[in-house]
Amino acid sequence: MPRKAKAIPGENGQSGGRGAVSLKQLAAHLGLSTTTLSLVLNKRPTADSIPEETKKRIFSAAKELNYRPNYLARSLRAQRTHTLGVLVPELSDGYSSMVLNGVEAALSNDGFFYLTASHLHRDDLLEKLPRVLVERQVEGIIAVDTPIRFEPDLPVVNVSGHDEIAGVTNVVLNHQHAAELGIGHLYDLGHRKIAVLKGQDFSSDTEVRFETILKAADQREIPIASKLRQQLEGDLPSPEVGYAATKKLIVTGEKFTALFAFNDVSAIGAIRALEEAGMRVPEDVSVMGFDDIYGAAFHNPALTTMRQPLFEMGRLAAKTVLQELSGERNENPERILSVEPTLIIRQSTARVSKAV
Amino acid sequence: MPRKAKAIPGENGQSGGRGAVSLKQLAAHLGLSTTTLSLVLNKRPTADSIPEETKKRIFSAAKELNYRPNYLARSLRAQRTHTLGVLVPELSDGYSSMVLNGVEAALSNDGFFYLTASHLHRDDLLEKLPRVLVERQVEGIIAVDTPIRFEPDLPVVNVSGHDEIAGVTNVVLNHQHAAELGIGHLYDLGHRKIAVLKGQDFSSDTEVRFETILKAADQREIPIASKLRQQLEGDLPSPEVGYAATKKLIVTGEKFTALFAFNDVSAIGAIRALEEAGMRVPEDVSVMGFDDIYGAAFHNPALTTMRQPLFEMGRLAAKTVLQELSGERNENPERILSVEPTLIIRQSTARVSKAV
DNA sequence: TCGATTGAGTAAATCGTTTTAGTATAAAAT
DNA sequence: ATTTTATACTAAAACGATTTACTCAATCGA
Repeated sequence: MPRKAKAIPGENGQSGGRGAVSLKQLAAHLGLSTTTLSLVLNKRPTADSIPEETKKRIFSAAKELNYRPNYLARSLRAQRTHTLGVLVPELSDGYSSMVLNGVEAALSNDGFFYLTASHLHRDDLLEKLPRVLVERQVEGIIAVDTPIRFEPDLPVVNVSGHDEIAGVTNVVLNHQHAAELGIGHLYDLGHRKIAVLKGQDFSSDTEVRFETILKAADQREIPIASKLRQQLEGDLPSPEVGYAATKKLIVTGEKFTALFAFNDVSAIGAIRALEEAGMRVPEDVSVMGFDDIYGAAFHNPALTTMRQPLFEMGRLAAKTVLQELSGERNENPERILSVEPTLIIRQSTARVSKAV
Repeated sequence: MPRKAKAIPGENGQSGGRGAVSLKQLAAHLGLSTTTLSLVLNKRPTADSIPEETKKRIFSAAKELNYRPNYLARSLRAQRTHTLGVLVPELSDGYSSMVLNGVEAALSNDGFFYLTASHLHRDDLLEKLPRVLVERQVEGIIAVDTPIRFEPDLPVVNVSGHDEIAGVTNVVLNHQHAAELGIGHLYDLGHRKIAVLKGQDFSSDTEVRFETILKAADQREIPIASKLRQQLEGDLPSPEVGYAATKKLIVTGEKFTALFAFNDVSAIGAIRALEEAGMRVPEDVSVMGFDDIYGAAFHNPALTTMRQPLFEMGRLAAKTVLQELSGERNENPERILSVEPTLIIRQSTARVSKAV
């Protein structure tokens, strides 16, 4: 369905859109074969024997008629699409989008693009989307916080993935270190009764994060009482679920001076719940987030948090896929790529007060 | 570069990846022609005369050998890619990602996907990315807060765009209404000295938003003093720029009881600056945001803001492109699609206090 | 002077579909 | 007994590039 019916196709000086000029037309225009044009335009070594004069004619005609190679045709022939698929739970929670920035940064150098698909943690989509992406001939898949349910036939890197699936590389945070840093920070501030918000089951980091935190607390001999463990509920991450979980925590009556949230989003909800219950943050209760999402620094109080290098994780994921594709699949394909957390101390944690 | 060298291509029971079985192979396997298979598999009316029995053989063989049509080949032939290009400034500022959610919601029904490209408001990218997307044979482009520098040959919808370019549809907020609601709200709370943060020049909403706010204030006879107009500076939106602009505003010494920020992100920075200067929000100064980004409700204080229906705008943009593509390009192609703002009253605005 | 080499190209196959324009056989209509 | 119609398919072109395997003419070497 051509949009602007051009009277004279091929006389289109505008853009490479629908009425674009094909290599064939360009060749006819020049009285040469498509072979020659292709060789010259792609600067193949085979084109060495073509005289400069002819080359110039070709290049200037290409420019003049605004020739743009058709990526579909090229991809079909080359069996390469220079396109990845990206699976995310959702885009606007501040987590995935940071990862995507990193992905894009790594891809753009190599002329790759990506198709985004959100699965919203819905089973049907988790099953269908990878299939559809593969049908679309993506060369690899980057998943973000997404359970992998298939044995892939193409490079797959899962950011924050923990399932060990053959052929899948996981980019993960060094959770043990994160837990030690986080618990250590709270411990150093004098906190001995720490509550923990555990993530929803669908988040792939949930188990590791929870377990490593419990362990780090045990090692400091300040075990987390079971009444101070609360799991987030609800279908998607949001401040509301942190708010609700913290409310529950409060009504148990069990005292705590610090709260280690599953992530920044739930920490923000937790702060609201605490303040509504008359507990000031950080004077009465310290709150520790996780992720360091966009805006955490400007929350009120500014969030102390465990930064995940999300941009870097996205970039690493993309670089890994690209590397696998380029055949440099190093003999020792590391299936787990670990990145380091950084403790970012801001205003939501403070020395424990005697008053409580 | 096949990833897992399959000994017997075509005997691949796994996935539709690299070693995928082609229609030709499937046809050979069945002793039929590709024509017949294509007709049957796509349920073309022409296939009516094929006996059920044969059809069943075809379908079950397709399932068994895990046949997946190659989207490239199909697209090349049909001259339809079912793919759009999406141009955004950046993904993680909480604005674009909400729009993208809406885009995706509208596209997924129709089997469309999209390629995302971030231009970071950089001139070179603003020039190059649309070209590359067109080369990739996208059928249309959705731009978000992006200046359009080209006369497109394909459907283009710009969300929050204000340039009138032939062939470009703009999805815009009813800014006049927004300004009246916002100023009206502050006025009703008794505010007479209102400061305004104007957006950066690269944001397409900057001028309209500023002008409509000034006008709405004039109409209420509380004109915005020029010392109370401050423009955001910096290459990207961020709380920092709101913070810096508000600092500047404060040092002028000019008193104000309310501040109408350019957007939520800058409002959040403004709040930080005000509180650092010893002014409480909303007790001493009311702050009004714009957009209602993810998390605005859970900011401290919860942000009063002018909600833009970002998801809806994304959906509308996508639906419009799809409609243009389906040829239902209604005789009267509205080039401006307006959506309504909603005033969301939370905690960052309050009745003006006599004390100040 | 004859075969080999170089220069300047080109024809045709290929990638994996879809579609147009058939064909061959059997059954029905005249 | 022939034409028509329906059934059950198929050959080949097309989409727009890339690439392999050539061709033809001129020049070179011995």
